[in-house]
Amino acid sequence: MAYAKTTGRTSSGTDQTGELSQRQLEDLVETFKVLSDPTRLKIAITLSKAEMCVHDIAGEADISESAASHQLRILRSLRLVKHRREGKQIFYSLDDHHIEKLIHVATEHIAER
Amino acid sequence: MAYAKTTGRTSSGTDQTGELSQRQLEDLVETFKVLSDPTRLKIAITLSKAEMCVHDIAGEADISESAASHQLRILRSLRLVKHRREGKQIFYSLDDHHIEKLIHVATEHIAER
DNA sequence: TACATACCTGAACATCTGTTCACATATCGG
DNA sequence: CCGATATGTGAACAGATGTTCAGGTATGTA
Repeated sequence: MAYAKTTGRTSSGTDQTGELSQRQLEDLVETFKVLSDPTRLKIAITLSKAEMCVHDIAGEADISESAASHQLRILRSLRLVKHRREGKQIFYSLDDHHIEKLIHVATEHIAER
Repeated sequence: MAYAKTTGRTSSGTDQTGELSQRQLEDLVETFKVLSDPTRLKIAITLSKAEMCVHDIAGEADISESAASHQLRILRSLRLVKHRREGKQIFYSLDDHHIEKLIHVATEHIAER
């Protein structure tokens, strides 16, 4: 998948034809992909409720701190989470309201089928 | 991932605590996962605009008919698409408005970052 | 029935992805 | 500075996933 490395995106305007550019398609795929892993989804849902340090995130998601760190890096690279250092600890929180919206719509979806 | 085999889902009511059950989490992950592949996303977007037979779907997504068939089976198993036979051909179309909604929100998302 | 068309399916293969493990880095107290 | 705590990182390994390839099934027509 090549998780976005904070590349300076060139252009992404919606084209007139209503067609999606290759770039847009990839970005969409990337967006859904971040949420398609149980660990990352748990982290996203957790952070949508409260700011939290790595240790606690790992606890909530029930994984090692190393694994949490790896996933947080991915979430960071896609600018889904922001972080704030306070002494030795780093607090993470959601940084994108669209994510909560996506989770909300998907939750409606699974409730109905 | 074990794409849902149309299993009779047991229960999935939202629990009082606001916590997600393991089942709900898996269902959410599954939902995002379907859309996290370029081929399936292309198919979903295509079908959100028009009903189409496998041959044309394969053409639109630029893959073999076999590959299209495989992906359509996944989309079918998750009840994202419905099909209608007309002679030798089978026409597929989207069968879930939440999917269009998800794509819409995700499109807003990538346009803003 | 025989043939052509449209679609489906199972196995195999290459690729991608998430976790683990060992170690590195960073901050703070003493 | 030194040790302890909190987090980050690279390599490697196991498991998952999408496509291809080689058939197989179903429908319609002659």
